Amino acid sequence: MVAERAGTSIAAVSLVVNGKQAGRISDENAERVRAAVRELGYVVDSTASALARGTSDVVVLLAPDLPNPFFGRVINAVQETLGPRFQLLLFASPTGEQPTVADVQRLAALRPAGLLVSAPTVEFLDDAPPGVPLVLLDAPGLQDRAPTVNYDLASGVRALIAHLAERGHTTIGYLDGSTPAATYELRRTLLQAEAERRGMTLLTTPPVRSRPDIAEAMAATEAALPGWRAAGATAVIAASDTLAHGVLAACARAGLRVPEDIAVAGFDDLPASSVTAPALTSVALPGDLLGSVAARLLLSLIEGGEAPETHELPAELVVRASTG
Amino acid sequence: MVAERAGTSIAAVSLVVNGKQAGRISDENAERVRAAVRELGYVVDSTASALARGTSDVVVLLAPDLPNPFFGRVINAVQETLGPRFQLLLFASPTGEQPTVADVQRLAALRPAGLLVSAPTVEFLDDAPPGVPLVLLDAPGLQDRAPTVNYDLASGVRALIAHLAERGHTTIGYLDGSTPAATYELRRTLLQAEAERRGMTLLTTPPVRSRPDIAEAMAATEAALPGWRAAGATAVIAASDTLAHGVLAACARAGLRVPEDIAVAGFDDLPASSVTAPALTSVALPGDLLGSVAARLLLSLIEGGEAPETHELPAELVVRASTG
DNA sequence: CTGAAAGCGCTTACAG
DNA sequence: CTGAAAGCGCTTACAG
Repeated sequence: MVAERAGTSIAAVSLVVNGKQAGRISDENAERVRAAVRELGYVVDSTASALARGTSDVVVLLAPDLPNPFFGRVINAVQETLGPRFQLLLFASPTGEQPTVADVQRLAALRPAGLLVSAPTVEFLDDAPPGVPLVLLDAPGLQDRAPTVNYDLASGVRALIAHLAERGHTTIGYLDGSTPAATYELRRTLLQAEAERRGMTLLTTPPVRSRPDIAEAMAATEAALPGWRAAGATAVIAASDTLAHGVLAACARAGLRVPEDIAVAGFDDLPASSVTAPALTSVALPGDLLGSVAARLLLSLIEGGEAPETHELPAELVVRASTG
Repeated sequence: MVAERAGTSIAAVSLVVNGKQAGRISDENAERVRAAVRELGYVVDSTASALARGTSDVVVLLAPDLPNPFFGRVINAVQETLGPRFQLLLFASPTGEQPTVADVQRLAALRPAGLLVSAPTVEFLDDAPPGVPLVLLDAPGLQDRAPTVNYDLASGVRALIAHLAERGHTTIGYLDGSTPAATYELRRTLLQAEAERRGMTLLTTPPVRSRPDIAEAMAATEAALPGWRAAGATAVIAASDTLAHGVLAACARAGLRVPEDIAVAGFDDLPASSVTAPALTSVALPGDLLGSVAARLLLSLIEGGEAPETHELPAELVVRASTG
């Protein structure tokens, strides 16, 4: 360790570099260490540090659909609230799939300081490395397993169904996500209950599903559209905006006018949803809030704070042209 | 190390686990080690392994705009061709910004097996950790610094300008990316040269720029639109589809019909571009090819193969309604 | 073919 | 306040 070239023991350097000199190193020596560090451009070897300490300064965000524009703001917010102390690394499993046990083991071997997991499955939680601070994002019904940040989907759903009812719709097709995440389960359940409460029908059998991919969603919709229309559907709700984009594409190809022939709505309020043809009505899920709150929970967990409570974020309806 | 509980020395376990027993461990002992590993569910501690070996099995993909849907296919392809031997981790700098020197140092301290860097700046390459296998993606003009996978932008640009010329356009507004990546520089230069060659005008002064964010692109376009129209522009090209989505939004708000009043085109051919209002003409940059070729180059670099050559991928024009 | 040992670059009790 | 030393869990020459 070259840094000690400037006078002190190697332990002293470690203490100063980690800001633990308080009352253990003289100000004079501390200053000499800092000078040496500066001159030599020394930076702690995080691998060795992680080995000695048992934990690294890496925080991993796992999401099944990371390239979804939804995560842009989540990532930025997480980075910002984590600050420079931690390094955020992202782990993406192939779109719509869950990380394998092997993936999880390899992540654990990285000794992350913390894990942020979006839309996890129960299976994933069973495999999760024990002892690693863990915060779940968008994982309704799983808050007994770990601190969780959820959206208040119920109120968003209520607003969406009320809006469609007001527009005179009574039968609604539903394009579900094929990912086995709890949040999709909940969206469907809530929509169904709310529709029922108002004497409306949400068409969920046979189930129509797609991974978060516009082309796949379009194909699924094209196949389902005749059935939905035959059942009297005048509107389609998709479990996410990406899926809804596929619905729009399918309607266009089928020669259906939106919203005149059929209304369309989604969840997320992606940036692109304001420029689709037509602009998309959506239940907005604010990603920046999700990221900042989750990161704050994780920080308090890492600092040994008591298990923080679960948080619920607003989910507001944004009405645009696709529902008239 | 509990695994040696099953008979052999700890060195033997290491050799077997790493598949280096060839002619060094008896088949009998090797088998006993494997059995023990299985029973105990042992998995190598990658931190310690990385420290001892000087390198980890982590490959890092750096991209300034990771949540851009463009990267979905890139990531999938990279993961697939890297195989199970390596763990792909993603590093995102805030949208449109470049990683800082501190970021780079912390990545280097991770001792990655390799680095994949998308749309890097020259400054980044100056800071890049020496000795780490490095492959550049979409980095025209930088192939003397490291093996690079580029798109054949020239032919895409030629097709786009030819298409607009054929439609009778002679003056074209240009919305540039504000990221200081070489690829944006090249797109502008090529467009300008090609327009000039055909006696057309690409409006680049004053420069109009935006980060890859629909709202920001819309604002930039709204500010520029009067000037462009006054100069006689009947078309707008954006440096990426995300920017083009902002242009579409701005045109809609200004009451301009696309393509009747003004034609619009972009680069990337994002999935959402087929469902915008109207569907967007775009120079398609196939992300899956980019990812698989780059990963293959990196693998050969890691395996100590000689510096692979630079590759060029096709960039074909996809014509849709936004240009008539 | 096999094992004891040094070393990777840190951190952290533990004596002074 | 300071330093010598053990230890984190592996890998890899090096003797047998």
